[in-house]
This record gives sequence, C-alpha cells and structure tokens, in this order.
Amino acid sequence: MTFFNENPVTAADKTFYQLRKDIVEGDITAGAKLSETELSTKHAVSRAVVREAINRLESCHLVERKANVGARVVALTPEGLIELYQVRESLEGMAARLAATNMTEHEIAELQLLLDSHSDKVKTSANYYQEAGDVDFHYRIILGSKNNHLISMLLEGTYHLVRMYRVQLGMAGERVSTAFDEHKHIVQAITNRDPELAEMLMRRHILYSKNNIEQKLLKPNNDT
Amino acid sequence: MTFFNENPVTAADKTFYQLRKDIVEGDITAGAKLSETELSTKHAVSRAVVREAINRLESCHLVERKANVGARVVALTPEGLIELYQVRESLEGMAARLAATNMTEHEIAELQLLLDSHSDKVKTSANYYQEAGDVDFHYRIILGSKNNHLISMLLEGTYHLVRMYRVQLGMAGERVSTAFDEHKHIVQAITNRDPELAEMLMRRHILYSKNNIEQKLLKPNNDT
DNA sequence: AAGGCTCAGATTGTCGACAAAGTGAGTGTA
DNA sequence: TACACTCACTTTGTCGACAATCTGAGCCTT
Repeated sequence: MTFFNENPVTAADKTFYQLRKDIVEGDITAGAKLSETELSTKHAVSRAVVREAINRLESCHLVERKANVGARVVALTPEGLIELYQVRESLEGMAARLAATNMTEHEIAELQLLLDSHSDKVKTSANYYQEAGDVDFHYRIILGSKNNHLISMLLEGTYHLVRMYRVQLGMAGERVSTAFDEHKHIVQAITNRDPELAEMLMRRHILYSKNNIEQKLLKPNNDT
Repeated sequence: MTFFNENPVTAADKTFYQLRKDIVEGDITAGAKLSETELSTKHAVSRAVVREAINRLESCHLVERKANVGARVVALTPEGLIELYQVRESLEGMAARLAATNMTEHEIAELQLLLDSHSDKVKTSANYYQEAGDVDFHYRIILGSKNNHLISMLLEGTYHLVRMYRVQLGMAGERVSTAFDEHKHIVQAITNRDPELAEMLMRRHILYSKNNIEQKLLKPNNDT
C-alpha cells in the first residue's frame, strides 16, 4: 500500500512516518502520552525533530496537544468513528462525482482491470480484499477526482484515522461480497460519465459501511 | 469575527496567527518566499518559533514547503478556487444535513434571529452582509453539525483559504439579496428538521456562488 | 479528615550555534 | 557565445542548553 508522496528526506520526516505507523497500528496505545524526551532518546534524534513530528501528527488529528502539558494519542470512541465516516461519505462522494468527469479513459480502464483482478480473489481469500483491495479502490477514485484539496484532506488526514480505527477495533474482512458489488456499480457509473450517480452510489457504499460498523459497536458482545 | 479556539498562549501561537493574518489579507503577497531568519528578526522570536508557525501554515495549506529549500505562500489560481468551492460544497452540505438533526431548538432560534437582523441590514448597507454576516451564518451551521472533524477541517483549513481568495481577488458584496434568500430557505429546512433538503439547499447555495465566481474569473475585463 | 498551599521534580517552550544542503555568480573550456 | 564546473554564500535542518510552566506529593491550616 503506497501512499501519497512518501519519500522521507529529512529526519523529521522519518520520525513522523514511524510515529504515525506506530500510532495507527496500535504499537503506541490510544490515549497514551507522547513524551518528547523519551521519544527523542528512543529514535536517536533531537527533541526539535520529535516536536516537529508531533506537530504534524496533530495536523492529521492523530494526537491532541495542550500547551505546556504535552501531546496524547487521540482516544478511539464510537462517536469519533461515526464522525469520520460522515466526513468520508461527504468527501468521497464528491471525489466520485469529480472522478466521473475528470478521470482519463486510461485510468478508468485500469480501474476496471483492478476490479477484475479482485473478482477472482474475493472468491478465494475473502479477507484480502478488505485489507488492501478496498483501500486501493477508494485510493484511485480519490486521485481520479484531480482535486488537490480533496486528495490531501483524505489521504493525509482522514484515511490514516480510518485505518487506525480499522486496525485497532479489528474490523477487517467484513461485508466483502456486497461491498465488491457496490464497487462494480460505482465503476459502471464512472465509465458512463454519470457524476451524480457515481456520487450517490459512493455515498450509499460508505453509508452502508457506517451502518454495518454502527451495528457492531452497539452490540459488541456477540462473540462470547 | 471570532474564530474557533483562538487564544494565543505561546509565542509560536502568536506568530502563527499573525502570519496567517498577513497571508490571508495579502500583506505577505501570494507566492512570496517565507525566510525563517528574516521573519524571526522581524517578529523578535527565535527561528524555532517561526519554523513551528510555518509548519502549521503548511497544515492549513496556506504555504507550501520543500525540504532544504524553504516555504512559499501558495499561489492563487482560478483552479484552486474552484477546487476549494467543490470541497466546501461537499463538506458544508454535510454540515447542513447534520445540523438539521443535531442543532438544539435554542441554536435554531438564534440562527433565525441572526437572519432577521441581517434582513434589515441587507436593505441598508449591502456590502456588510457578505463581509461578516455570510461568514457568521455558515459558521453557525458548521458548528451546528456537532461533527468535530468536519468543524476543524472547515474552520482551521478551508475557511482561511476561502477568505484569502475573497480578500485578494476582491469579491465581496456580490450576489447579496439572492444569497440572503438562499440562507432563509436553508434555515427553514433546518427548522423543519429536514436533513436532505438542508443539504441540497446548502450545496446549491455554494454551487451558485462558485458559478458566480467562475463567471467573473473567465471574463475579468468587464470593468475597464 | 478535608481542603488549600508550597516547593521540588519533570516536562514543555524558546533560544543560539553548528552541520548539511541548496543557490547562483563567476570562471574556464569547447 | 553556450555550456558545465567550482566554490563561496545563503538558507534550512539538527542539536544541546536554558527558561517557563505544569504536576503532584507533602505539609499546614481549619
């Protein structure tokens, strides 16, 4: 999974990417305090570098910072996840709308190919899809919007948070076959250059995911 | 015009707010280079403080930074403005939708009052409205969504950029009376607790503004 | 015992200096 | 003249130390 413009050139970059990875994947536990001195010794860099990294994490809404007190990793709450999906619905819906007009024929053809390759895998190893394929699909449509603000908001902000929730609340490999069908219809709308339908289908797609997650969160004691 | 959580407690805060103001209002010209040493002497703080301020400006998409080269104020392009309005349409549409369910009766009543007070002013001094009233109106609906991600995205990011375009391309006091009617209808939909209509009306409202701006940008030589 | 105060310890905020990388004028060569 | 290289200068990146602020344990007062 390769993300938007990730070539660490400076020490602050590397520290930022490393910390982000640790937070998203739960190696740094949610709600934990980020001590600047501690992190600077651990990563063998100066405190200034760590401070810059933490500032960037704050911009991504992955940590919260209070003046003269310090930074904490954000807490994972059901409400936070719902809020995130509402933002996704709005932004990715617009992305799909724009993609329907702005994607090149070549890009659409490649999107079709991606879907075809998933078509096989979804039958064999179901959990593969949700993990990487789903991200890849949404990723391409976001880029296809050609709207730089939209792209950076989603790829530098929202998406890492969504992944943090997914990884740490352990919600992978769900709703696979239906989600795949929804993807197919979205691509169809984009192929037909139908912006309004593409947006509506994308919004429905994300809304369904949200409802699915909401259900799980409201009755979490079904696996005992 | 009071914005979201603006109490400068640290030197970096003050420098950030000052620089943001200077950039948005054009005192630091668009595309200009931000020299760390120069700014540190001018604002009488250390370079570390200026660096933190610039990093935060980058998070707001007000400046762009290249490693080992420096930071420049973003350029103002017609395309950039269009992109911004597309994002606004999407996010503020969702904000209106959420506000229709999440605003309290009291908040709605105050919104009505705000509109009534504008009703007078729009007849007397037309340019007042666009300047502060419009911002205030959208501001309240954004807060009314009660979605913290949405709120911070719009209030810390998008809105300052929009204002930068407005101030520097000088597009105030336009489309006032029609915009006012649109505001009225949006409030009506929220009062009726009709999320879908509220979203649709808000999107239309922003779309009309976008089209209006687009027209002006495409034929800018109508005032000679 | 409950509540407020003091002060030492720890943490963050700020600073100036050094290291590393980029920039551009000037020179030399074809 | 056009092009490429050199090298000094400027700017950014990183560092360790000092100043300002917060935290919490212990003590005092009521």
